[in-house]
Amino acid sequence: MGVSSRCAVAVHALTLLARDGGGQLLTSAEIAESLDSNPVVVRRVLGRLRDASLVLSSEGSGGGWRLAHSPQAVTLRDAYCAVEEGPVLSLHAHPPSTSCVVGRNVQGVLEEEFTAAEWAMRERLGRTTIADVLSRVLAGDRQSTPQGP
Amino acid sequence: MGVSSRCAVAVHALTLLARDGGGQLLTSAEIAESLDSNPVVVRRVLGRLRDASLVLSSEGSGGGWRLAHSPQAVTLRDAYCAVEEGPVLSLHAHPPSTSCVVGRNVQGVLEEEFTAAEWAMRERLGRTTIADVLSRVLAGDRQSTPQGP
DNA sequence: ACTAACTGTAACTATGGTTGTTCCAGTTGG
DNA sequence: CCAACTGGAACAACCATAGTTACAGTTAGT
Repeated sequence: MGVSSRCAVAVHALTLLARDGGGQLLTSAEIAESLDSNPVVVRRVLGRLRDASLVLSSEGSGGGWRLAHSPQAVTLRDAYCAVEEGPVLSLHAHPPSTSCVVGRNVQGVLEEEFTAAEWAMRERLGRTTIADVLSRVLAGDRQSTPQGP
Repeated sequence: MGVSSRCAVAVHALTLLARDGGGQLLTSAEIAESLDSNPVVVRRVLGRLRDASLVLSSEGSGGGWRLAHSPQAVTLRDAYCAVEEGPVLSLHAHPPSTSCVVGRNVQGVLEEEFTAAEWAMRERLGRTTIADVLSRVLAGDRQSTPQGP
């Protein structure tokens, strides 16, 4: 199946909020415009980031979303864990037969191995911060459209 | 979303075939019985393993499936790559807006990071062989139901 | 040659999660 | 009081998976 695109949306939104030194206050409509998506979809994802204390939301007129921490302090792992629940690698849809040695014990082994594999994936995601992403995003623009003095 | 359970089915089937030193010849019906599932589902997964040269199939009466290599030579990574195509971590459902710096460049950065994270996951899966799984499966049975002399 | 036992594959259903959308209640600032 | 937000429910469209049935093709044994 593959994991949902929520993580990509989350990193995208966090990167937007990280501009200007992290002091940006943006509405879900503004973020949705950059994503070419829907404000409700954005609020769904940002709601999870808020539950994980990665962003803060303020209601009412003039409200919106802003980072809860500095862009250097938030990693892709934080974003991933905030929006994606449950294991990536699935065990059997059905529990296997208990009248077979393999059926009785394979799920325990698989759970250990899959957990270790996912830990490795998250560990790698934890090495990159939103600040890293932002600087590379900006560098990409400088490469393709060099600016004069 | 999470990844399909095909990898769990594949490892289960490979472990069954690895018994008896790897010389087992099993039918899809026998494997399906251990999985408490359907022979067609099993053949779908084992078909991918065969395309990846992990198992061999023989048609006709007396036919079935057997390992193409020794259980020590096949890792969970091999099984995973054989049955699971495409990236685990998805980029945006839509391409983002090109009129925004982040929208223009974030997908490239995400692709690099996600690829690295998935590589880390597969690397970890590559450290465990089917022989490892089999021995742990058998050990699990010895623990819970100790046998006399 | 016939039959039984397999694989290989197409077609179909049911299910569940995600995405996108509309709608409305609640909150806030001017 | 109004305009601009968030919060959240409800719903449709879509897609992959898991499971099932059905059938064609292949092989071994008699």
